[in-house]
Amino acid sequence: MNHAVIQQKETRTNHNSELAGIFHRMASCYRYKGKEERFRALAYEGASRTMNNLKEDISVYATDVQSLDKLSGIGESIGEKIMEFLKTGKIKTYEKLRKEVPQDLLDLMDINGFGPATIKTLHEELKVDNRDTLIAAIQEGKIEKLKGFGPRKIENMKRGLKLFKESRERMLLSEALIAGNEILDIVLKIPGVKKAALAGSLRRKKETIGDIDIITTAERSNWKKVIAGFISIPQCDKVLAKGETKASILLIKNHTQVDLRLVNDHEYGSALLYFTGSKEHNIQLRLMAKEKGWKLNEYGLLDEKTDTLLAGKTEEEVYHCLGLQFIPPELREDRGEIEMAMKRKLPELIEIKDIKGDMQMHSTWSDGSEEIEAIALYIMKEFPQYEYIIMTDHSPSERIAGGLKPAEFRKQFVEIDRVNKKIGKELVKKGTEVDILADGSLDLPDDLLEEFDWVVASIHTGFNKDNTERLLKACEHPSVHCIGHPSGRLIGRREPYPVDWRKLFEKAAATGTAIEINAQPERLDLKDDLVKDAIDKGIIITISTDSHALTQFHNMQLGVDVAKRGWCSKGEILNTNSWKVVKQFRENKEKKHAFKISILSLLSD
DNA sequence: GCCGTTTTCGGCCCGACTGTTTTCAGTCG
Repeated sequence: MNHAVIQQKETRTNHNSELAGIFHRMASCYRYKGKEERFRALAYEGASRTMNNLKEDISVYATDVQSLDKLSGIGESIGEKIMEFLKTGKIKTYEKLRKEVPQDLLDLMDINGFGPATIKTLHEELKVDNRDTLIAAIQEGKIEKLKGFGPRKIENMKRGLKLFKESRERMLLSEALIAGNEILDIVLKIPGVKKAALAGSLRRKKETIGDIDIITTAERSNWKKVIAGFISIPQCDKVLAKGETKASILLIKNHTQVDLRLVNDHEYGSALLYFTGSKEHNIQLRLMAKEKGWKLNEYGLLDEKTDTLLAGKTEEEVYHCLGLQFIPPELREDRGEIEMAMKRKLPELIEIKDIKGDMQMHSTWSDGSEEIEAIALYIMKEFPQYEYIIMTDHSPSERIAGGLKPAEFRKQFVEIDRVNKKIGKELVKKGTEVDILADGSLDLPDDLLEEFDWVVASIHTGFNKDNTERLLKACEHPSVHCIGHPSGRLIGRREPYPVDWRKLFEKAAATGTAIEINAQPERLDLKDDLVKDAIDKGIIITISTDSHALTQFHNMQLGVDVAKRGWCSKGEILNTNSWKVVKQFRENKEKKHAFKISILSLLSD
């Protein structure tokens, strides 16, 4: 019976992503079918996006077609298909489309340089229907005989195929920031360049980045020179495209694509806005402009009829002119930010300067590389604004990480006291990252747990099963103050384990347990959209670097970036407060009183 | 196929670059 319950839950949580996938493939089918179907394709792509962004499972809305119709991008026809899917597990129209369009071809459409028209010609003229037959057709020289397939195009197709795998591997935000800033510095030194800035998903601080976008201004007379300068930088491996106003190159390192876009000074704001995206955010802004009889493009906000320039020098000017509050790049994902900006109700996002302490780190006592004293001295030098750092070495079951036994923790307490005395302030706090065992219990005794200033509880085993119950049980423990890296994911390497997030957030809110944003570049866990869900439930968030070496303390910025993308203001982040407030939070948890944000704001100065 | 303080019909974001062709379709962001 237990098994049946679990199965039912799993199928239910999968409806949205499954339907989103089907609608995406249907859109691809319609794109393939030709131009006359392109708007139908657009509609299905929109429905796919709606499904992906839905917070509740679609079955909640699917009482009848009229209720589904209220969701944006879902009308009568798609509504009926959703009902059909929930009832029968299939969509007849989709089954039919699958027979008409070879499914392997849809995957080829994701390759750079292969659009629906190209794929269709290849299929109809050369019977290409998957990657293997495509490669064979190229090798046998059949393609060059087709009309419209010249040597350059074929060359580009070959390169697209070759780069397909590696180019699909997106960079981590941390790597992209380093690469992006390095190239930006070089661009700024190209003669003639006046201003330059990073744009795209890198500016929005998405957790992974596909390519690097740079916006540049220069005197018109210098444009040719700037483009020439850009494509001849020593880091450039290959020039993908170059024109009067833009150029794209591949870097030698990792084949990272960099797009440079050149505009006039008075267009800088609208160009930055346009190329920062997201695409969905831009579409919404353009629709708004259109409703007012204007148009918005990279050259400015213009009157549609007279082409009079209304705004464009700065992003602020464009948002203002559209009747919107300025929207920070981190929020530009079409997740309701435009509506809130219209009402002037956007949160005032947390900034790195608000952080007053680091909530998780490891020393040589377990698997860190530095002594406690060295860490304290480094923090005082590099982060003089920090009022506290919490040493959270591992508990015994983390054998590989050199987890500490209770007696060793008590020895460590003495060492922490010694270091604090030596540096002359109570900087270092006594904590632990305690393991949540398979049954949800903790692997340190309660009497010791009570002695810590701060206890983070984390899962380090059983990554393949649903861990909701383990996490709920940890929240219920009076000495657990925070859940560490709650999803267990490693970006690009390990999927998050399944968790019923709604249940966890409700339990965390009820027990007054904080949830961590772990700022390790590969973790960024909790991730941004779940952070937003969590604070909507009134949960308090901590941001920790989980440092194991001195340089890692600077990852705090990445954690703040995630918090910003999760709509957090200073008030929702516990470690923007003094230690007095952290202690208050801890005491409230122990009394099993749910901690209210209002108390937090009263106490913080 | 969706959607509506211009519209229940007729729109649907929009401009740059490439390659091949010779005026533009295809692709991308």
